Amino acid sequence: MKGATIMEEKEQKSAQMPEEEILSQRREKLERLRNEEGYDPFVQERFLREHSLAHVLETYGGLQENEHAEDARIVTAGRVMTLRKHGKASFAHMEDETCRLQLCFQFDVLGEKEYGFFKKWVDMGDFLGVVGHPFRTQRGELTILVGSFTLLSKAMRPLPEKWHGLKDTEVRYRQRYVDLIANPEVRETFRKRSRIINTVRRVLENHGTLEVETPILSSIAGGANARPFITFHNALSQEMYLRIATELYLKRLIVGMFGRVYEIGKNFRNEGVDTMHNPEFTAMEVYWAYANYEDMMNLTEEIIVAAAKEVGATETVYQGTSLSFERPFRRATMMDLVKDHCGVDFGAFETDEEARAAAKRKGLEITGKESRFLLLSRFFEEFVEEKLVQPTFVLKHPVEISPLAKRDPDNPDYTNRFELFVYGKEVANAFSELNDPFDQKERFLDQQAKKEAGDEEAHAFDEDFVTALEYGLPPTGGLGIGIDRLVMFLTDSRSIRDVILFPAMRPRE
RNA sequence: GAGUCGUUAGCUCAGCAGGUAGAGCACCGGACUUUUAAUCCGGGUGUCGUGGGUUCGACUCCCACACGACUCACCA
Repeated sequence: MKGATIMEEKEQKSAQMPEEEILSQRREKLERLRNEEGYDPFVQERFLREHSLAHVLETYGGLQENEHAEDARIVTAGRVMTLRKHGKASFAHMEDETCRLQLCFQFDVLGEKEYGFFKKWVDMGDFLGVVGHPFRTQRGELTILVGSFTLLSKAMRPLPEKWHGLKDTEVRYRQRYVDLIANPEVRETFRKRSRIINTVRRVLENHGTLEVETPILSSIAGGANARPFITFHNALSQEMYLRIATELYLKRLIVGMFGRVYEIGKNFRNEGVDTMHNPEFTAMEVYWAYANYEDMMNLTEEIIVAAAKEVGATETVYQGTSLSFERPFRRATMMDLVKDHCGVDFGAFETDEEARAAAKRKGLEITGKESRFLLLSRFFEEFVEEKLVQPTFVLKHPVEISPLAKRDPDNPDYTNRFELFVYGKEVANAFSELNDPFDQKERFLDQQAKKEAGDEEAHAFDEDFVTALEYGLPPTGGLGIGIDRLVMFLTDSRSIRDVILFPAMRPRE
């Protein structure tokens, strides 16, 4: 009976997937470590680390070959990334969140027991706490000569290959932790992301702007043209939406006497996924009372230039193209840009017919119902947008495509609005905020008509927002910046998935 | 949503006129007191993405599906 059991186990074992075999191999090793040494790497708690590896590198970088800093007592910790076990002297590279440094384990220094423990039980991927002193090897590498060490935790799965790293995009995005272990440059990108966001915050705080939080879950998703995610609140028994923008809530706060507010947070849009779009993305929106869109333009420059400087990308190369984030950015009206790029002067059109005729001549497909204002934006999208490589402010969008922006008093069919384009992509959007409740209501009605006509991305009618405007919104400048895209351009990242730690992926199987 | 390409060992990749796989690293066993992708000796750990089909025989050819990458469309 027992024999049969063993046979079954053997058969089971031989039928195991290799991955499971590796895991069970490591589990067995862990068990042996527990039984033979009475040591459990998973019960270890704190290690009183005194030095980062970067500190060691900086402080003892001046050591000459074979020179030892005998008096130094370094107490540090990290993950074992390479391992070269020799007979009585072994080397490893250990990595912490600052850098990678070599460790040297010697029989003479550690003694038979501890050196034997190292050789027998320490594997790639394990975490070690180490006490020792720095020296420089004959081959010239700064190294810690280990006087004693503690096995702080064990890796039960093999690390990706040390030379080629982890390339499989699917694994990189789905198991970002593995990507982050294997590819230090990925960690660097996300550190830069954090510094960019901190810089945005710092600039805004310097201008006395209050950080606030507004609802992500709400019964109306407004403030942008986009399809929302719909969810359901059981207790309230009603459909709810994930926000597509923070705009309408933030402006309510300006009505509520906060002079300057901003929010950095996730927006959610139920649309396509590609290298520039993730269903959830991070946006910064800021609103300043008594300011206009020109102030926002200056603020945009200040924020982006500071962020670029922070990560050393003032003059940078994005995917092989030079980009300069030096003030001032180019400024041009949408109308002038269209005129420059395709010789069509929308300022000369007095009727929609003339614009449609121009569109036909340029090969645009039209239904015959478009206004000259809508066509201006179509021309811009078709012929201009992708050519705006260097940071460029595009000004004065038509009212028709700007339902929340204040009209240009000199030209009321257009708005005091701008979008910032970089590498042909929109990075920021801003305007003097519409504060006329009657005009706002009209524009919501116009959007509602578009929605009823089948435009799923038309604005929702937000009655309470109109009520808020009726209480009085001061003249206000508002600005939104797409943080992910900004990070992409400042870190030379090809895909938005490379600047989002856990990008949206289809579930496996 | 459409098109193109991809999916082979833990990782990076070969492979094939159709005869059920191979390298390096990793891993397991051994040697070695200064390595640097250490070296040397021994070991291949795989339902070749999934499901069908053609065939005596499929990792290879055909079809469908899944997932991913890129391009396009919508959008930030």
